[in-house]
Amino acid sequence: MFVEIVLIGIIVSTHRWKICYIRLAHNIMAGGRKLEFNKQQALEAAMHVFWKKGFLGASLADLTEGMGINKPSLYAAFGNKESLFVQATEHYLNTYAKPKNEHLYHTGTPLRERLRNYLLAILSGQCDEDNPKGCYVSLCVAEAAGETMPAQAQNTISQAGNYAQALLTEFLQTDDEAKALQLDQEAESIALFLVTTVNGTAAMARAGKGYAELETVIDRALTGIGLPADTRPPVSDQDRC
Amino acid sequence: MFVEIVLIGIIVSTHRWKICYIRLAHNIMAGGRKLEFNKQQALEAAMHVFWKKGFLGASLADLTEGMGINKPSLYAAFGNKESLFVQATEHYLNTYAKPKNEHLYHTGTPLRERLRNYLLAILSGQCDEDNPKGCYVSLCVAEAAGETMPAQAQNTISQAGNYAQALLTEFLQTDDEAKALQLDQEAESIALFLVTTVNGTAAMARAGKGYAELETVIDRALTGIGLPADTRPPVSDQDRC
DNA sequence: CGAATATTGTACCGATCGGTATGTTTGTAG
DNA sequence: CTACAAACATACCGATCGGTACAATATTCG
Repeated sequence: MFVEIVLIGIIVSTHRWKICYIRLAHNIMAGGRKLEFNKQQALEAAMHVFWKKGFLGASLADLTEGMGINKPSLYAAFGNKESLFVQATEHYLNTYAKPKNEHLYHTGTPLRERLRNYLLAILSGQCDEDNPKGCYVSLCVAEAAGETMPAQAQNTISQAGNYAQALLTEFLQTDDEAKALQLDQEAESIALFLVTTVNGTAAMARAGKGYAELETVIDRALTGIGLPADTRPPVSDQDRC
Repeated sequence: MFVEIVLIGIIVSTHRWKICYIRLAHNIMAGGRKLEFNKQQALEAAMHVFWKKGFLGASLADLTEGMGINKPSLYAAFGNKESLFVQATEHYLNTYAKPKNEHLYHTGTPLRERLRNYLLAILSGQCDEDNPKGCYVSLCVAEAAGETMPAQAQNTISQAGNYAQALLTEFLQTDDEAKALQLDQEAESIALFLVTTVNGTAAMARAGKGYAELETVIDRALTGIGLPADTRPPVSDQDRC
């Protein structure tokens, strides 16, 4: 048995002396009871609850039930509801949102097809039967505008809301094929239009529309930015309408 | 002074005898204190609160503060929160949503211009500085999908959500110019696309985008349904991009 | 085995939720 | 004036909100 002093915090003051919080530990090397749940799985479950009900609508009872743990475990593992929301949002972005960007950069595929695959992948996620309908970010951005959310949560979701448009703008400004088609001239406007479209399909999917119906929306959107289905070279794999 | 018996309710029972609630009134003709608020103005204010915060996010404290009355007055005038929401939703539809349909039926105006005016009128409402940003219905439909709303409120907002698409479909199927352009063949699909677009702009407006930016979205959407700005006859009043 | 540590379940906290009972005020009718 | 009715303001109700204190239970180390 030994004694050790661990510094765990400093209060910054304007005076010469600082106050330090210290902890006295009699036995630094000692285990404890093991976590009875998988933290990643619990975070995934929390994400699903927020995805379905939003920040306000997701009560701690909903969360703990969905995650299969109880409140003290939740607070020990994730801080509080706001912190859990921030982590769930980041998990959503990393796990669900960002992987879909790869469709944009798939070499050897024509621009229109890459954009179409990208948009359809997003749409597919919005209509997936295994997840809540619609888009996590779109839902929570709408909620955040009501000024009903704590500050950090609002900041996080606000950043997430700007992510897609910034990425698409950057993409359209730098992609060779996009430049050849002079889409880079209006990159911001086109990106805004596409992001508006997927926010629209998110709303429609959440309202109950299915993938098959909304697929036609994507094709009309591509027509809207000057990339109709039967473009000049007849190398298109399909031509509808 | 006289006495009168007024029947105000019957409890239906499975037995031969029914229990009736009666009220004894000594003086049927007697006034009372006057309402100190305008019911329509109060409903308008409630609508604004729901528009900004949604059903769940709008607490009774928010509502009574916005409406300038206190809780007992609210319950006397509108029933309860759910009933107030239903009435506020109907008020929104009658006052804000439906009047915009007139742009569609304006005789002597080309189809594209009518559609454009209709869509821009909606967009204008979504970006109006004097109202909460976005669309009341779009917000609450998204909220309703989380199953956090009472049954009647959910029904009302669900009906409201289907309204625009049904109207646009009917319009495209019957309008002469639309039929001449064969838009009636795909009326449902086109209506779905347009409704998706305005739901998208509602989300973007709520996220902070302004009218000027989103105006370009409307023009691209019209291009998406085969009505580009510079259509065959050069009678168009403007040609951008 | 204890001693120390971390997680668990339960039971509880103050605040706020939607909703209401109650007494006072303001109005009308006789 | 008195009798009555309707709306007002206050204060309160049980339920639920997010968040925690606490004791019991595992787990690791000496």
